[in-house]
Amino acid sequence: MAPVHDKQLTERGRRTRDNLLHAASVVFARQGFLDTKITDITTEAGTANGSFYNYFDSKEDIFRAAIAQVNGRMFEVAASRLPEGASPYERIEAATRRYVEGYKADAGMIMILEQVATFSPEFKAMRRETRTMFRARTERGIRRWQEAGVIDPNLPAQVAADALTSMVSNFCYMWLVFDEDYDTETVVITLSRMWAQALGLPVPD
Amino acid sequence: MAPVHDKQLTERGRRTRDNLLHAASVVFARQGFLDTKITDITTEAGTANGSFYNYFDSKEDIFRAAIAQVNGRMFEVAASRLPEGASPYERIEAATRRYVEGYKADAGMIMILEQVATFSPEFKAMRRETRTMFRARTERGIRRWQEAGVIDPNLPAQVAADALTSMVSNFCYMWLVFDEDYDTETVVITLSRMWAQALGLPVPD
Amino acid sequence: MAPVHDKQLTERGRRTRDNLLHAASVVFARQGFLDTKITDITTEAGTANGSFYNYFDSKEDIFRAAIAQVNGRMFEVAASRLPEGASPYERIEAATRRYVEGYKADAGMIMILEQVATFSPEFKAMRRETRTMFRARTERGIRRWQEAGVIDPNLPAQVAADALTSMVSNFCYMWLVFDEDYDTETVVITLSRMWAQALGLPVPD
Amino acid sequence: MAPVHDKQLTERGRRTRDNLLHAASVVFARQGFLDTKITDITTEAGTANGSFYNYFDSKEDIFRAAIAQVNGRMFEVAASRLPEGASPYERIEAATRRYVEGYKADAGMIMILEQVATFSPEFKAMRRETRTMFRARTERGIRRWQEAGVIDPNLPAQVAADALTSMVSNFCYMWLVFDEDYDTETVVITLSRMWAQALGLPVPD
DNA sequence: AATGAATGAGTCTTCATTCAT
DNA sequence: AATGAATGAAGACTCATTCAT
Repeated sequence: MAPVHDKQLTERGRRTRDNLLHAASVVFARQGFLDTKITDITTEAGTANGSFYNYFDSKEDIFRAAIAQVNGRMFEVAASRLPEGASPYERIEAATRRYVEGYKADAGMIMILEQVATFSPEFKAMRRETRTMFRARTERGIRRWQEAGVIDPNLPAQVAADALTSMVSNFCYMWLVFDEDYDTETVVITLSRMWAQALGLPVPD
Repeated sequence: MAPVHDKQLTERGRRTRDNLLHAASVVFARQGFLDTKITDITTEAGTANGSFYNYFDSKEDIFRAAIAQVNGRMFEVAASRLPEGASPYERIEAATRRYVEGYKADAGMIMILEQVATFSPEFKAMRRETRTMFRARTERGIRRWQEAGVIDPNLPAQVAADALTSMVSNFCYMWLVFDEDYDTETVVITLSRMWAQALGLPVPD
Repeated sequence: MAPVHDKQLTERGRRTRDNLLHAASVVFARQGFLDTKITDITTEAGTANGSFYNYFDSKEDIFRAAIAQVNGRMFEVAASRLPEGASPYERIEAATRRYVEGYKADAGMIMILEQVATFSPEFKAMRRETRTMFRARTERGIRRWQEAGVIDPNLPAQVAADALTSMVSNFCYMWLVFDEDYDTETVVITLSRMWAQALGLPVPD
Repeated sequence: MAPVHDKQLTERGRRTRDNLLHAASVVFARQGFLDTKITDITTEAGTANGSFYNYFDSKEDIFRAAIAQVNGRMFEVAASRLPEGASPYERIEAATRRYVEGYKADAGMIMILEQVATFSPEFKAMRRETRTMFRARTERGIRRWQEAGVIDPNLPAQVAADALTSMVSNFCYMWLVFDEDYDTETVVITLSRMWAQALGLPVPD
């Protein structure tokens, strides 16, 4: 029987599907994608084994659904408008703060996504899309500021944007993977300062 | 029969072991760790299936052996002395160049290590060790320069070192994973400039 | 998926498990423990190979389950109360009769247990427990009769009880292993007579 | 290449074969037949793996050779003439003493033979042969004594002989398998007394 | 004769997915 | 919709035996 993703679900069906989805997040975050068995999810959800396939096609499928919200939020962060009329540094700090806070909020699933992206083309592409969006915004900013003459004109904008993206995203990843004991505010300030200075933007104080 | 890791191997044995090790590198780089089956390795090496177990215990075991050299080189890069008497910026550029070149040379296996580190505690620890060594050297440099008054005194040294480590290592990873078309020299120069400026070190145009 | 030993089984599940258990008894008795492969059991049971692992962990596990009933019965025989108010000889004969009949009823599995006990500590211990219980009852009887002055007072009770246990249990084993053509009633009477006389108990012609 | 069992061995070859044979006894006694790998034997013997097949065809083959001496000794014990002119009880005690002492001397390999006899027709037959010889001698004695009117005439000679054989042989087996702390002299005397009395033979004191 | 490497048949076990109720 | 049992393809691993030197 084909899964009922696209069918109209009854109230009861919707509830079961939600249970599974929530259970999947919990189990993925706890065990990683690879060590998660379908039965781990159904056990966590309190449903029968076979019920899984009433709603999802496979582990990839439920992961796709489970990551969707997280991905959406990351996407929003990457695409969100920054405060108009703020100074360049203020904009950098605002962007960094949003990123760091968003990362911490969804750290569990983001880390799983990093794992899955190492072997699944589909999720590698998803990973790339978010990164590209983030980088693109940064790159636009760099070009604008270079044209405005407020930052180092020698930096190739895309490479620089890529480097800054790596600095922030991978810092967060390593911070959480290796459980470094850093204070969030310190992190935000430090990353922001370094970001600005890396571009040759003078930073207040 | 227990694997012969520690036994004396004859010339023939050594050759077979080398074949397997080389085959493993090839197959890992081609298929990733997860999609590699033991038979893929033996087929690539042109040996019988059972021969594998004359030399290695498991896929993890041969991966450990295959990564050992790579890891050793990464470790050396992270630990290597930088040119004495050079200016701070020159030291940064030298370190970055070594890192980038080392990364590119072993890109295939390093990328597999990133994959394995997402689910294997052992290789996660290996990954961490190298990173820590790299960061520690950077951190020492930062403190020294801060004391010497040549860079921004406001940056917390460890966080800053971590951020720079992420910037460079993850830039290389993404560059190669996503196959970005960057020129190596441009990358080295850009990363070095940004590194220096991020710390508040003036860079000779 | 973990075996369902402890889960509630549906009627269907119970039936499949019973089929496997029964098939195991058949195959063990036919081929011995060592020559029995999991597939022999599933083939005999008419299930798919993988179904085995829905109910049992391993060959040892299903053997444990298959032997449990037999072992329980042997235990009961060894522990059962003998007729009150009967003469010593009558008690000996009753005990021997029960033992011999019990042995013959479960001969197939008992013989397999002897095999398994030669290499498995777990089943060696099981074997020992039953023997010890049997011997202990015999030993108590001997002491009582020695105190009552009706049997040879010179025999060390434990050694004697051990010897009688060996006489009866191993007689049955060899009888069935080597397929000797003995009449059961003759065996019971002969063993009982010898048992009694060995202890110095006069036997009614 | 066919094994050289039947070829004339050089001095060196004989030595290697002896080493293997001795090593096999050691390893079999230590690990049992089933848990012994060919490499365990060659390792113990200090020879190369392949050397094994220069002298023996298989694990069964070397076991056959290793058990041969033991079996020969058991056979001799079972067949040995008992002291002429001794009283029936003295003959029983002499036979028991020889048996118990022989058993203890070769206990290690005898126990392995019990294991192997549970699954190998060949060694089951060997086991039977020795037992039959032992029983036959006992049976002849019983018949003679019955004709002479010195023991219970009601016992069927073969069954009785079988029972006594079981009593003694299995007592020794269990004694050693379960490591009971019995004194050898006590065992010999007790078994002998019980043997004699079981047959209805009056025992001095 | 001795060596030790090479071989591959034989099993076990897992677990995503399907099926019948 | 829900259930839980059934399925079998896939892979890992062992080790007796053979082979080449």
